Amino acid sequence: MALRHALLAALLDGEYSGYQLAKAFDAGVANFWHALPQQLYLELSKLEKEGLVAGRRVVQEGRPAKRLFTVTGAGLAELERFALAPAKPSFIRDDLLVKVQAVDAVTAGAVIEQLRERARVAEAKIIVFGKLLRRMRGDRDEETFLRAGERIGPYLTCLRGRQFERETRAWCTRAVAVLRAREAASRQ
Amino acid sequence: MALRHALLAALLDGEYSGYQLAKAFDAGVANFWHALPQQLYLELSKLEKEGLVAGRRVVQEGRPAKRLFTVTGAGLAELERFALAPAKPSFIRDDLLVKVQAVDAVTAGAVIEQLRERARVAEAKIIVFGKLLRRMRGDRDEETFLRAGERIGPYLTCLRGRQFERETRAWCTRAVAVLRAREAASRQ
DNA sequence: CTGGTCATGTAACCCGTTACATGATTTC
DNA sequence: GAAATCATGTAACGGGTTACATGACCAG
Repeated sequence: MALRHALLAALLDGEYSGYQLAKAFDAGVANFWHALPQQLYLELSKLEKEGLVAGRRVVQEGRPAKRLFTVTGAGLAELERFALAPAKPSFIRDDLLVKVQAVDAVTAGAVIEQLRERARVAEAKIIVFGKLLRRMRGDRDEETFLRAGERIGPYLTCLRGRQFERETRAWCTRAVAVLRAREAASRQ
Repeated sequence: MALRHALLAALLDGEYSGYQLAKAFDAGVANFWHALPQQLYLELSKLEKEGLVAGRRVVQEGRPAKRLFTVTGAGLAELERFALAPAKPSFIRDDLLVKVQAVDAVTAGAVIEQLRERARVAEAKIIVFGKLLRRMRGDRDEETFLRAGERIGPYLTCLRGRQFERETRAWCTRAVAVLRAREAASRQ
């Protein structure tokens, strides 16, 4: 029941269509939640029925019509209630970690390749998050922006996202180095 | 379909009962996966039926009997297949991040308190992971252990877990500082 | 003319969570 | 005497993933 709150939180930044939200919630920029497009369209419909968001149909030329959503007063109240409720602890669930946990009992080569790939993905995300942060803070430095900026929520979550990806990259490269060294040693 | 692989990976370390696994997969030490006891008991039964793990009933005095599980040859083969398959990217799903994303539109006080609580939890996990790491490497230093240790998978995932919790703690305290400063400024 | 982007959905299935159930032993 | 620990499950529900479906426009 938290996807709806993630959607409401995302819509605080302005009007967005399901498609735009889907891009943000899919792999790419999802720095605070992840969901697939199908889920979003369904949840947006529900939210609209319940009056937590309001949809506005916008006809475009040369493109399909889209529906732009905004948070209503009731939506804001729902967010407030959510913020006050105790947060459930967040858990890790990662295929790659499971594979590393089992790396002593399986072919290390395959795991190494996937660690490399994950490091590449992390690298790309670090760059995207960096650009996002710069765009959000504009010409101000970070200190100033965090002290006086009007909307810092997305900035803080984006900082966390970047930090997470940096560590992911660091850990992956370290693990690759360790595993390769052991492979080389065992071959002799 | 990845919980089964997480279970198989956990059982590589030796024989464990559902109860012991539940403790590890619940909040506490779950450094590479998380699951509730009910899920584990169910999945262990399935794995046993499929011949991927073997259960052994152990009667105890003064305590209920327990079932200890070990990975079978077929279980190892299944792990190997899993390791070779492409890993799906891991995604963040965290209530607290959603609340921070929305912090400009809701009462900041409640979010601050939850950030503090999360920092405390992270602190506790950092200590637990530290102890685990020391126990795993014994009297060897980290370099030596990672070069020559017989089982390094759990060590690597534990390192990742500790790193993650350290950053969680750092980010939470930073966010609290920023939000408190803004609260103080707006009160004037 | 193939593939990518824009744009929105429905339906089936399965995994994960919540709730419920039991019972003995040890610790405070 | 209450609460925590040891020990293992069943059942219902709901959210998330996978698969399926449609259709117009634009770039190479």
